[in-house]
Amino acid sequence: MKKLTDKQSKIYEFITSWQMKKCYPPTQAEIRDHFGFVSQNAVRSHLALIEKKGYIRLNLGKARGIKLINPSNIFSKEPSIPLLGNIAAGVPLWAEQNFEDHLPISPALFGGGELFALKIIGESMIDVGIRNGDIAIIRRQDVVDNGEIAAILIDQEATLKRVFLSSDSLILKSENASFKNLECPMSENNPIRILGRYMGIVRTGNNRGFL
Amino acid sequence: MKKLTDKQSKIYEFITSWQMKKCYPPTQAEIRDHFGFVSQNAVRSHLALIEKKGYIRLNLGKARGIKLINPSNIFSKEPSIPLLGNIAAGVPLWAEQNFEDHLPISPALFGGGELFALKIIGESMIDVGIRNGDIAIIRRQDVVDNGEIAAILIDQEATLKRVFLSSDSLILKSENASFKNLECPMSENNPIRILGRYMGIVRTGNNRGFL
DNA sequence: ATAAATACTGTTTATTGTATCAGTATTTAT
DNA sequence: ATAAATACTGATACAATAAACAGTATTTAT
Repeated sequence: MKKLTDKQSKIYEFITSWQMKKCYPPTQAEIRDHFGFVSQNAVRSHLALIEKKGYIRLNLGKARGIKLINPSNIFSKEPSIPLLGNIAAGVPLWAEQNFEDHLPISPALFGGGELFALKIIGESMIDVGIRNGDIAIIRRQDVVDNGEIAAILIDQEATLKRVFLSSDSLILKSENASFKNLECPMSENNPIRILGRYMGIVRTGNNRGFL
Repeated sequence: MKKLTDKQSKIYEFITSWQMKKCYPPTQAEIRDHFGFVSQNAVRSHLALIEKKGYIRLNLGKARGIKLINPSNIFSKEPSIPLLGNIAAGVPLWAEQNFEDHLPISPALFGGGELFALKIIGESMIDVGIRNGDIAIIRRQDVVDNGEIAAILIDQEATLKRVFLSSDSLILKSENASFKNLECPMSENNPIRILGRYMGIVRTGNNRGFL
């Protein structure tokens, strides 16, 4: 797709944001006013060029006859799941800075709630089919039921473990025969923190080669 | 929210479907023509009532000034990936009847293209971490590169196999040590058909218990 | 250096679309 | 049975919007 010039992009962006807010496109005059043009023809000629490059479709003679060809931008404010990277201890988990990306997936698919995603590094859960590079979907909660898989913060690193609660300690089990269990006494200042409950995974070719 | 009358619903639905298709609302005249009204006022009075019941917001004096209040219906046709069930041979793959569901995921996440999803039954690909109950995302294509994983239609059943092409036959390899390879001569009437290329998986708690 | 594409101003006209006033038949609720 | 809400026709005025034509200055590519 041919690239838009600076001015054309600005106009195109104005159209998409207007469309997003109002659910219908602006008129040529509304575009003119926003950019302070004196003549509507400034808008007209821009629209013609933007159309020629394939970003919009003009409906000749019709009011607000600007149809966005690829309205995916519109949907950028859609339901999505934030993808968090490695989390430094002490840093608020939900700080915007920690958001690496947003997965264009409706949280409903994973049961809803306050979801986030973590990229899996390592093979600790390979026996349940969670592999290096997979993206785990986590529902944020401080406690999980006995035997559930949870995202745990250990030594500034987020990992997935199956969690068992004994009377006075937390047992973290990796789903990998060659990994040992981890037992954490429930002291006040233990470095373990439950981030949330494991809800599923997404695996794409973008994450790693899957050949 | 107060209920719409039959006629009002029909008009409201017309507006939403128009909005969906065209990305902007219809004019009063366009609504009039669709319903065969002689007078535009038929439309006007309907719109006024629909607005009073809170379904739309009229932007007085503006062309196409109909704003849908609750456009969630619109977005039901959002980017999503159709989930196909078991496919009977001979039945057109893309017939609407075969659509079991739509995953609320943007195809862009899996590299775009004509994507569909298949639920994995069985353990044939367990060695690459694809498990029973997972949902595989497939990009529809008739041929795949040597060694890629593809969705294959064998005996009226869709399965995932790694595909190798020798001079005169197709070798289908399961990623499970206890499964044997399948060799298919390239005869005209062989029952094998490549449905598409494997692009990734989605695994949710809705698919199966993951405890 | 030159041509082509871009980014505008200015004016006029035709078309599209909405608002308003006035009225009738039909359905729905009390 | 009666009033109120709904579902329309009809005509007209007016506002919003797009199209068309004729230009000029600036930037970008060759």
